[in-house]
Amino acid sequence: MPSLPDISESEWNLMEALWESSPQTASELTKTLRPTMNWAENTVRTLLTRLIDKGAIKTGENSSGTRTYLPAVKREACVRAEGESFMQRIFGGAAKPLLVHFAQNSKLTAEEVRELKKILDQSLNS
Amino acid sequence: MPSLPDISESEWNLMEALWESSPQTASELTKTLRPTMNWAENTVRTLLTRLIDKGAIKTGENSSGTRTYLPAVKREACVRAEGESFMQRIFGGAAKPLLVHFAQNSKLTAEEVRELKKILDQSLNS
DNA sequence: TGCGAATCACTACATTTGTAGTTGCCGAAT
DNA sequence: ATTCGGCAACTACAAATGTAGTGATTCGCA
Repeated sequence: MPSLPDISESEWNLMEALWESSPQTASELTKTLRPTMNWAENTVRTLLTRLIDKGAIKTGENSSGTRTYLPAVKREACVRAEGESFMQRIFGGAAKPLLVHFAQNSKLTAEEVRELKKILDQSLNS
Repeated sequence: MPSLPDISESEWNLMEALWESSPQTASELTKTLRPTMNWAENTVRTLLTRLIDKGAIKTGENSSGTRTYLPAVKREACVRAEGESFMQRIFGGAAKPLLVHFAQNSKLTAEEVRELKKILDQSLNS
C-alpha cells in the first residue's frame, strides 16, 4: 500500500487536470485551469512543486525540452482514499449511514435509482 | 440560510462530543475525549474558543458557575454541509457517481442493501 | 487564611494551504 | 550583442490548524 499523499483542495483541481490529460507543462496547465481557477502561473508552479514533494506527480520533458508533469498516483486510488477519510470523519467509518445520507439528500431520476439498485445488488453476490 | 461555519477535523471531534451530550464543561469534555483524542485540556479550550468564534457553539453556565458549552448548530445541518462540500470536491457535485462509488467500495449485508433500496425508492415519489 | 486545584484568558509556535512576487537564465528575434 | 518572453528556482506572507504552555483568578479546604 503506497499510502497515498494528502492532496489539498487546490491541489486536487490540478490533479484533476492532469488525470484528465497528461503530461502537461506548467503553462499548459495554467491555461487549462484558467477558466475554473484563474490562477497565476506561479501559483500553478507552487502547487506542482508541492505535489512533487508529496509524491503525487512526476515530471518528464517534452520534445522542446520543457518540463512536463504527470500523475504518479491513480485518480481512483485517491478518490478511494478521500472517500475513506471522509466516511471516517463524518460517519465514523460506516458506509451504510453515508449511503443513506446521500440517498436521502439527493434528487435522483428514476433511471439513476434503477442503476444504483443494480449496483447495490452486485455489491452482494460478486 | 445561516451559512454554517467551517469545522476542522479536530474541531469536528469536539462537536461530536457535544452533539452526543451537552452542555459540558471544558474539563468534562477533556475527559470525554481523552480515550479517543488524548488532548491536553488547553487544547480542548483552544478548540472551544475557536468554535465559539466560528459560531458553532454557545456557552452556558452550570449550577456551580462553571462555564459550559453546547452546540449552536445542528449536527444534521453540518453533516449536510460537509457532504455537499465533499461531493463537490471529489465528484464535481454529482450525487450519482458518489453513490456509485461508495456502493461499489463497501461490503454491505443483504439487509442493508434492502434498506438502501427502499430509501432510494422513497427519494423518488415523495 | 494561605495553598493547591480548577478555570480562564492569552500567548506560542510549527505546519499546511492559498496565492503570489522576484530573480536569474536561456534562446530566438531584432 | 541587446532584448524580451518563457521557464525554473526561490522567497513571501497571511490565514487556518494542531497542539500546547503561562499567568492571573478564585474558591474550597487543611
